[in-house]
Amino acid sequence: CARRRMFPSVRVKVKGLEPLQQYYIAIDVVPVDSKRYRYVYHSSQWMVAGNTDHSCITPRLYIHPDSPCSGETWMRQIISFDRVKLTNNEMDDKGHIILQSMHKYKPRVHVIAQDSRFDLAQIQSLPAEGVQTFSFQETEFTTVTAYQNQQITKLKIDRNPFAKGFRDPGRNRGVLDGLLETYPWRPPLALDFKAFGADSQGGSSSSSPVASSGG
Amino acid sequence: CARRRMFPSVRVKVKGLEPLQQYYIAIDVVPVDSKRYRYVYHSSQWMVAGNTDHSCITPRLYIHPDSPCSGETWMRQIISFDRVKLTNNEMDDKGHIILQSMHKYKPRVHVIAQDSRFDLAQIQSLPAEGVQTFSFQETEFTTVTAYQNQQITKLKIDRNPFAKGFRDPGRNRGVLDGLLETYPWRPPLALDFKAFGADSQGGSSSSSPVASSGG
DNA sequence: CTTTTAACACCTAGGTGTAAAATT
DNA sequence: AATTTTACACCTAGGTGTTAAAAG
Repeated sequence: CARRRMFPSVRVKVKGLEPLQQYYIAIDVVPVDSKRYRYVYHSSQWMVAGNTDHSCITPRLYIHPDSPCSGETWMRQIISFDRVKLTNNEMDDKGHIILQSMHKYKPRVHVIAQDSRFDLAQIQSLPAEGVQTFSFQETEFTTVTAYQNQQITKLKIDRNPFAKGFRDPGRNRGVLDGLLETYPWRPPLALDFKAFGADSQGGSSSSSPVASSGG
Repeated sequence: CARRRMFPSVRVKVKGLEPLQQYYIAIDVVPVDSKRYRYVYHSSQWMVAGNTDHSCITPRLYIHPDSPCSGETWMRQIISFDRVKLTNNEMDDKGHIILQSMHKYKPRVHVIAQDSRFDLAQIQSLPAEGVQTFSFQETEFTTVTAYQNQQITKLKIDRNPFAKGFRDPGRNRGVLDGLLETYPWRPPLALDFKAFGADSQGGSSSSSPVASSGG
């Protein structure tokens, strides 16, 4: 019952794919550490509040609904994961991404070359080969069931069309200013496949994030 | 721009599939003849009003969104094609099913066994083998851009939840009574795969339609 | 005390037949 | 004259933060 979309959504651009090759593109969300956090209001920061064991949980994969698609088509458009749904219900049977509240996570984007040897039609877990994984430092976030930081609330109300009912028409624009410490990313981010075959983690170092108006 | 869902939608039950085999299930709509029709109001029937050439048009395939899926799963549920969209725009580039107005058509349901030799991930046309096609006499219909028959309008308003705004709360139920000649089918229909390998057309003769409340 | 749940008003997004206008 | 298109009010369906209640 308790499931919400991820917002802002992860949006990426891809370069360097084989134009005629078919690819699946997917996203998952993995723990950054095994710590539980609490927000200290008077110092405006997250502090460690305990430990958790994430080791037995395999993260769920969300396949981009346009999959599978040719490299040419993927590269021509911004790839948006705006329908990804998060839940804290560990018994979820709708295929949504399951997270624990008050923990730190980071999204990963996987580009999976279609291989006729394997059936990728309904991927539940990542194949052993032909996968390129990217993650961006800037997309780390902390999960909550109630907002701790009023700047995040402001960002959501101003940028999420479904929250338009809470907007104050007289307030100034530019809410992203000054938020770079707590919510620093502006999708789309860039996945550069010219580095294919090299280090498969940490694509952010070899590719340039591309600015946009976000969410 | 002009596209509407097909209503009532085609709904079928399937029997006799291999439980572990993966299947795609798809629908398309083919012309019944090459005639153009007009509705003669005072005699309440469709009359031939000319000829058309359908020969060069390949019908578009709508893949059921649950595809691919195991035979076991397909057999456990009613398979509903309630999101199929029809259009009369021959230049449509959204993948909707293209029909000409004032013509007679019938839907066909295709059950496609997944074959690792072929890529069925984004089927544009039917494969040469491993396909079983069913059609039901009762599902024939005539396309219009404006309703000719007030009984059809009544049926739609009473049965389509999106038309609830036009319902007359005091009017009697049971609008399907007496409509069997013009709109006789009540999904779901039954596809019986015990006949697999036999005649691939006209599944209606060897299987029993199953009554339901429809729409 | 902290954290989570559920009901809510207020939105976006899109599926209806209608009626008037436009097209053929 | 027949058919198609368009704008429209009225729905369904579902995504927001808010708030009060519930749970721990």
